[in-house]
Amino acid sequence: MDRLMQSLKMGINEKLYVKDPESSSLGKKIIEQGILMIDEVGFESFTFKKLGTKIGSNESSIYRYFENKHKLLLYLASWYWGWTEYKLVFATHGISDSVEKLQKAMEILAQTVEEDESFTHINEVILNKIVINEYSKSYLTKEVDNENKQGYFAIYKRLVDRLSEMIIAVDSEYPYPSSLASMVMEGTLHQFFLKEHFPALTNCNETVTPTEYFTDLIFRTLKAKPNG
Amino acid sequence: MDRLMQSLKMGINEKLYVKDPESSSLGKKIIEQGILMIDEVGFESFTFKKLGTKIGSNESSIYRYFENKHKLLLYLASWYWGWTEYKLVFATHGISDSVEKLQKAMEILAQTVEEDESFTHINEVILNKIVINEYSKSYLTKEVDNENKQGYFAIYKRLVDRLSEMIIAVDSEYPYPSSLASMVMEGTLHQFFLKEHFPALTNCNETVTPTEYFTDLIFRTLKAKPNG
DNA sequence: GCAAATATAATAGTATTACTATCATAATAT
DNA sequence: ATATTATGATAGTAATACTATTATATTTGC
Repeated sequence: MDRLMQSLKMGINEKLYVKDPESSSLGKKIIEQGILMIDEVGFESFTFKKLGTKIGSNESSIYRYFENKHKLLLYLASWYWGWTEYKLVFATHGISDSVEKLQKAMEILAQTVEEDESFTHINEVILNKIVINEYSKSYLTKEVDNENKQGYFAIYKRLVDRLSEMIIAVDSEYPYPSSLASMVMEGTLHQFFLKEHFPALTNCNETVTPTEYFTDLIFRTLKAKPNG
Repeated sequence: MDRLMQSLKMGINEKLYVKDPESSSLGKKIIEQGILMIDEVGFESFTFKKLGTKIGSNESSIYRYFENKHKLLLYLASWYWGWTEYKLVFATHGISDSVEKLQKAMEILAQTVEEDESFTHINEVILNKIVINEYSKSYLTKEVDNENKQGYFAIYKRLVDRLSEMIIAVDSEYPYPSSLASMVMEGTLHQFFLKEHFPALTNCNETVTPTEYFTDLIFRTLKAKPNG
């Protein structure tokens, strides 16, 4: 699984960290416990000082890895989307039927996340919760245009693009493939959030998954029928 | 237009403010200039101290109207959604054809906001920008469940519900009316954001509006054809 | 195995934030 | 004209988001 790690690391923009957290055990601890702590207290209340205390380390040491918590969030999000992209490419590679391929993609993108044994220090289930609850805050800022130029959102954009291509492959006449793709990506996170906090605003629940809802939506929208 | 003002005020949860900002000229100034300032510097950098300086008033005086900036954001959002609900009800009232009604609703909900002369101290165009850029932050918090119980999101929820009802009226067989409605509401804000900052991730642009995209989407999804 | 380089920890310090408290003064209502 | 209420001015606190400096570990190269 080292190769996967490598490719994930490669995808993450180097400007997001001062020192690569994968290069030391302290760095890994920052990531591991940072994920747990952001989930526990929420991004607003999360501070490097508290994290330092939790991992028995010093605030100033954490600053040697990340400029600030915003960059850490961007790093975690990049990791998450890189991991998702890997799963997507792996699962859809070699599927020639475009409908089946899109169906598989929806499964990967809108399904409930399960733990991946490959990365011992990263809890993907909790990282997914962070993405659901905090990802929007990483781009809803005054610095978004500059940070976009720096390439901080590159992996996410590539993912949207991949989905968009799969949509076009199913229905080349459909006029809004990019909007549909970005809506599915963002909408999935939103539906998971609603399921948890505003159940009256969604039909997703214990039995109906976002995958079902969005797969149904996408195949109603495109002039195609899902297989099976 | 006093009656409209009354009904909008009525809709806003009283626990969101300490003293009703509509009840004094200082209160109105807080709202008016608060909107401009949040738009200018972004919600994170916005502080009551800066706002006090800007309106030639005192930080402590602003605290007599709002407990904190989070509550102010919730207040502004409630106002915005109350105003939107009013427009929706007004525009769709009396339309008996369910397809036409839904079409009209989509126009109201996904269209670019234009200024409303009725409220001199509130710039609706800028408030709409704030909702696009900051609304998510009002519920992506650790306090969301408690604040939801307090009714801080009631107007928004009612709006989603209204849209959901209109969807059911067009296609009572459709299995995900709530998810579709909440997705349209949230997705509209997102598509406006993408148009501005990530144009490659959307097909909305100068000529294609979110209204067009979402109207097309909704009528492809429901087994119905839009009129006209 | 030791020196040099590097990483981490400890401590201190700064400007700003997000408030709370108190008191003074201005405006308004009776 | 007085009492009430609203606003302003000032001060103070704990926490945040850092930066800087110095000390102490740890690793690495020879």
